[in-house]
Amino acid sequence: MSAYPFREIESQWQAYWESNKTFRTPITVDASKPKYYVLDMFPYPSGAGLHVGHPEGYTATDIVARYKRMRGFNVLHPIGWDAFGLPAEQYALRTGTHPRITTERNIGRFRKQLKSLGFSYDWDREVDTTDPSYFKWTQWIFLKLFERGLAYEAEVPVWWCEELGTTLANEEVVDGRSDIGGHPCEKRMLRQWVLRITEYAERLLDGLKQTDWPVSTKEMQRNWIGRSEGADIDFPVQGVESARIRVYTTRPDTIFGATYMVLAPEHPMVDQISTEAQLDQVQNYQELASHKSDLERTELQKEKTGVFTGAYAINPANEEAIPIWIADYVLYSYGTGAIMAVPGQDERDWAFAAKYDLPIRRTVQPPTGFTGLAYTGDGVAVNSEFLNGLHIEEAKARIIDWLEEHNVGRRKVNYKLRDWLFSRQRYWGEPIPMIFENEKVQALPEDVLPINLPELDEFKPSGTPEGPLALAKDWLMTTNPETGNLARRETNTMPQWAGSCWYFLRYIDPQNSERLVDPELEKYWMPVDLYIGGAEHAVLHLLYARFWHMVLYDAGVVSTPEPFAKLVHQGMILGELEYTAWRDTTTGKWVSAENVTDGKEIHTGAIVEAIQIDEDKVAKSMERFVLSEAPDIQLDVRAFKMSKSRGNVINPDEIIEQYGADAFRLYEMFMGPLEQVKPWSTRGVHGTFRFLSRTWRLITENPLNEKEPDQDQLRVLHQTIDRVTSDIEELRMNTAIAALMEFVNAAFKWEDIPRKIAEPFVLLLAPFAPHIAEELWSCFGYKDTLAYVPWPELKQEYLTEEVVDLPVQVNGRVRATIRIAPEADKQEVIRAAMLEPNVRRFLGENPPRREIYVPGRILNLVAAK
RNA sequence: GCCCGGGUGGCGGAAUUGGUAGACGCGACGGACUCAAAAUCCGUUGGCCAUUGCGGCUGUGUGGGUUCGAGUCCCACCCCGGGUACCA
Repeated sequence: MSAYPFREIESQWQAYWESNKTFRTPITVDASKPKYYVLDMFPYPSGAGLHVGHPEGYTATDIVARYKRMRGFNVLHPIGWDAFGLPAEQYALRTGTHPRITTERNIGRFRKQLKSLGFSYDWDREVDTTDPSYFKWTQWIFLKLFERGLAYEAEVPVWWCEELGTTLANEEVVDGRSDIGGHPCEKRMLRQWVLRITEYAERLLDGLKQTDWPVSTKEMQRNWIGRSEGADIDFPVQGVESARIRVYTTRPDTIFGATYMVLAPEHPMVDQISTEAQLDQVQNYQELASHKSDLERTELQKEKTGVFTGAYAINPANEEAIPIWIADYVLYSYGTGAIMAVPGQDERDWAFAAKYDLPIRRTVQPPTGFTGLAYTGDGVAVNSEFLNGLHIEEAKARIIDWLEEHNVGRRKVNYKLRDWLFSRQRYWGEPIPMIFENEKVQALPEDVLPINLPELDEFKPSGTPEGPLALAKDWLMTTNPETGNLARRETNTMPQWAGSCWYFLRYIDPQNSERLVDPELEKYWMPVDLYIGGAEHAVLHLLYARFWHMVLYDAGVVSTPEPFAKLVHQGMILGELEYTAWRDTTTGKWVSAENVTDGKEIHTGAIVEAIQIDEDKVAKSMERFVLSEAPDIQLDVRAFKMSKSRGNVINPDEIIEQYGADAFRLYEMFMGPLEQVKPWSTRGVHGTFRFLSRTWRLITENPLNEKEPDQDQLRVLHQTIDRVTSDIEELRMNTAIAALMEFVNAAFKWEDIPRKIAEPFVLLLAPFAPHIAEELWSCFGYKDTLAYVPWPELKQEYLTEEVVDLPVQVNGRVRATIRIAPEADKQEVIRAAMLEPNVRRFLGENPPRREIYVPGRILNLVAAK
């Protein structure tokens, strides 16, 4: 297999880079040079080791980093570990192994794997979020948040499972029972730390405008923030003095159509207003609702349910008395937890009104011919007294003025974004640097940071909602450094997001024990010029990191409001393409794929099993894939996400062992556009391996010569420089590699390859396949690394060809190609084209009616009618 | 439902501002080398027709349109992927 000695070459160069610290970026650099900060989303070092998805983004950034170094930039290209998190803690629960041990072991493996891929990280800047010298500053940022009033305590409902003695996430509770074990759970109000991210909603929205991010990611963040404009309106309750129900609406213009009101079941006013007669029903409904998780509530969206409270509110616009209901289609967590229901203009309200026979009144005139129920579109107000005849936008403005004049409502901007629940009842996270003295919360002073985790022998849940830290008795009780009094530590820890909110800042100045980051260095390096990572972080990580960054900006710690100038998501790598046939489990006969749904034959209902079919037993018939032995049996063809259970996981270590890191890197980049989802193909790796072998032979089997290159060689080289350079700039690694392949294909046809051609080519190859490039470079007689050798310069003059093949069309269809000088004028080109027999044949007797000449590209002759 | 992407050979994918559709690679087929196989090298490779020579027709999800010329622009529709969901 070893057509070129990649094993020796790769380990030898990895050792060279390591011992020479080739990619170390000194803390103080020559600041007159331009900088480029290229960042990977740092991995969570899981026990499973690196998967093929990691090196995809990491190779892309490595190519850019290597390229920018050769272009004379100071490059910051660091890596680290996002190492707090649940898996290590759960492993500890099962095995008793301390999370620190597991984490260190996993980091060791990841580090080794990343080094075996030849990534040009500055390993002197490695950070680890679980290292006290790192999380000291995570805690420090928490103190800043607290100082600025952005961290506060609140009673928040969380799922509590008595049996398991722990709090659970929403996803871990089904039907009011724990997902694991099926133990009963209940919602409990628990004191939690919450970060006031909503304060930054507007700026988080606004800042997106300045970033070069994928549109879909920006859109997701916008949706997540969910800004809406409307009004708060107060509705008095009939017969209950001074009781006001406040609603939020984006359609205040429809207030005359508000024929009833709905409160969320948890709304605190429910108890106050419900009548004696209805109270039982109301409480029953509340009880029922409290057992449903948010997820379930939204899954059951089709059928609406609710209960009348017996109370009536007064519509402030027309003094009408309208019934007040409770229903779980109104969420307590959004707006005010209460709505004015306008069935005429809202589909949900219409469905509810129809079910419970509540009045429906249209206040926007639907277009003629409208056959739907609720009309949510544009139009003119009707049945709305002084709003009649106004367009909805005018009507909104008008009614808000009216509401404000009468002091019953006001303009209001609302956000879907909630404040960030920041407490976790876990061990393996950053302790929150707060204490309680006589139940009074207090921030610890900066100089006692970091607050380390206590040593624990057991990681079992404490049995109270406080989390495992409450078990560390010695740690738990402390003295308030300011008063000297006894105090109790906060036992909650931070969520996994915390450490990843600011790690890119620490890379800039990783050893600084005095500050989070030196301001001068921060100013030089920030913002991150290119950030590559998975789209699964499109919302939370990227939103949280932006939020912290804005807070640090306001606190004067950083100099840019936005941390990441350009963001790219690498697409997921799926498993190999799979051909699946279906077979009846009882008869053993094939079943065509179009007759299979949910593992059953659609007519007979017979259970079918999936059989993997080898590619060479597959044929294509019409538009479908079929079994070649039974062409009426259709197959399903698709690639699946890699998963252990499917058995289609590709282990990068094995690929590297077989083909080498360079071939592996090259293949991952050659598969297709970086952002795209694409199926793996080990055969494809073989293709890039073959290319490297050919390249190896091209250079090593040709005696180096000092001849002057000919025009053709220069042209091919400079075309390659041109394409590779612009492709790297645009992150089009697949076409850059295609250009390198074309170069090698062309070079194989030459008698020999002069040094003046071979050397620049090797430099072009270097960012993609650095090990082989270094080795070839040393074959040229150079002693040092090529990592800082200037990138080959494009000379335009070599690109121009003396003659080009020009396609000649007649009526838009190519009928001939002529060889002609690109600078030839139109008449000359036409004359040459007319000499072509095939052109004359399609043109007929008469001269062309029209001639279109795009210089150097195409000539189109339009035949006379 | 809504919001974003996207539909090109057997497969992954190329194609400035509209200008030779299928670069590059995989696979397949034929040949060379070999006792044989692997590896390697050379050639062919969208489909159909013609191949006695140039060649012809057709083809980028479907239907229509604009244009000298459409994968690319416009309109309508179908399908796939991702996100999100009672947000008032």
